[in-house]
Amino acid sequence: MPQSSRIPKPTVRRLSLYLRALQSRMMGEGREGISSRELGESSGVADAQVRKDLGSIGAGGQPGVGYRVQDLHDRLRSAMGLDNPWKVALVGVGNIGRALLAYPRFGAEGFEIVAVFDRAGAMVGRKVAGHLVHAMSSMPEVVRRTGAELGIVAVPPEQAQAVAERLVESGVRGVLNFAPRSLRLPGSVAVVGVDFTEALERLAFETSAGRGSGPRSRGS
Amino acid sequence: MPQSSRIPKPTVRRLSLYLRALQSRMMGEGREGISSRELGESSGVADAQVRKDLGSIGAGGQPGVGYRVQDLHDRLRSAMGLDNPWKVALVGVGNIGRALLAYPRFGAEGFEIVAVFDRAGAMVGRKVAGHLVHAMSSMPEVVRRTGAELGIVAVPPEQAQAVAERLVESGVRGVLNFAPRSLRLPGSVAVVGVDFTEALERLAFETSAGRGSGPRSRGS
DNA sequence: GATTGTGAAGAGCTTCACAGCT
DNA sequence: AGCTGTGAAGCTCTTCACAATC
Repeated sequence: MPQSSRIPKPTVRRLSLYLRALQSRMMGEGREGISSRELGESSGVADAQVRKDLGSIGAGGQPGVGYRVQDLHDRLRSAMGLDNPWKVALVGVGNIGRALLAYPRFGAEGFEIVAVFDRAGAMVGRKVAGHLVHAMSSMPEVVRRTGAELGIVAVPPEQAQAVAERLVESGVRGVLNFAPRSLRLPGSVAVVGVDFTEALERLAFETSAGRGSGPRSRGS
Repeated sequence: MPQSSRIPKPTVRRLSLYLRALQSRMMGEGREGISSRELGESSGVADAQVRKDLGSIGAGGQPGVGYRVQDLHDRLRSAMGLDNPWKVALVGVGNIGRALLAYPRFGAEGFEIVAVFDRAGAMVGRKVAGHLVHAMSSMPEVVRRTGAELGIVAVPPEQAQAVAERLVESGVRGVLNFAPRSLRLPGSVAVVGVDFTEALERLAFETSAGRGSGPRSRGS
């Protein structure tokens, strides 16, 4: 199946939602089939959109019946590049870093933290949530040795750009950025940002606006 | 200034970026003016886009000169509903909740956590990062008394929908959701989601795809 | 009868390009 | 010369609607 063409960014976002909806469906031991309408309702997406999205990753359903949950789940994980686990390096064991180390879903979804770094001398050499904290200076060596392919930047904003560059120099090919800063990195490196402040500000905006007619809003 | 028309969602997102770029500019004590091109470069946005965005909130620049940093900053905060501080209720003092309590930028940006809740009896009555943890059952009373207008959901996914509903019943008008679940809430309530797993999966996708021609990527 | 797959229409956002202002 | 503001063009994503399939 030549799943040729490019996948739109919004579609990728929704694929995550579908994956989660399917996972909770599979826990519940419900029927082994699901329609685009049902999947859409669980995820807050229109049914036609669901069909387009699933079509774009080459997942086919049966007219009159729907999609097979297990197959769809596997196809989704495969399309998103989750067939085998990703090794991840985490930089920064402040509040956010420690929360991430303890976040159980990372492991469950196929991401394994294989290296942890911090700038503060007091942290280096200690164990945090079972992970030995390395010095920044050993990053190239440790990243290479552990084979980390993704990096998480959980340091204060002033250090974010420099840390991201060091990660890339050390061989990482994708960066998840928790600092409220736009990162400038080579085009060959994927960057995704998670920005609490931006989210809160969006919320403030929408809540203010909501006095009038009330905007349509979606959770995630 | 009749800043009449609706503001596109992507624009709201970028307004946050501009705000941050201006803030670091103001710390640095640089020139008091800035052009759309400069602002765009700091934020990873095209200059024409910057001008459209700023125009949409009624912020005018001077042809040949640019925008005045201080004025622009004030106009941005005002347009985003940040003129006066928001009172926030936080539910869940697990890893994420505690990280949020310690996150210094919330206060700095005009968000004040005025109430904290947790389901676990062991937590209730204790202080976490200086905040007394209340029982869920007292939510209506405490939210009303403190005047919290926004709620943060930092509980496990199974509890997220119920917690969000209780927040809304208690009078909250906007919800920031950290649980990996789509929330179904009345249209009058604004919902913004922050989802680590979704972000990691997006990163996995883009990093896998990046083997070929290399996708254009932006940090945040 | 239920549901998929999809072309076509529609909506929304971004980029271009340039007149007009300083 | 430098920069803004913006109509028009271009692009991308979403919704509609319906023939095809089970």
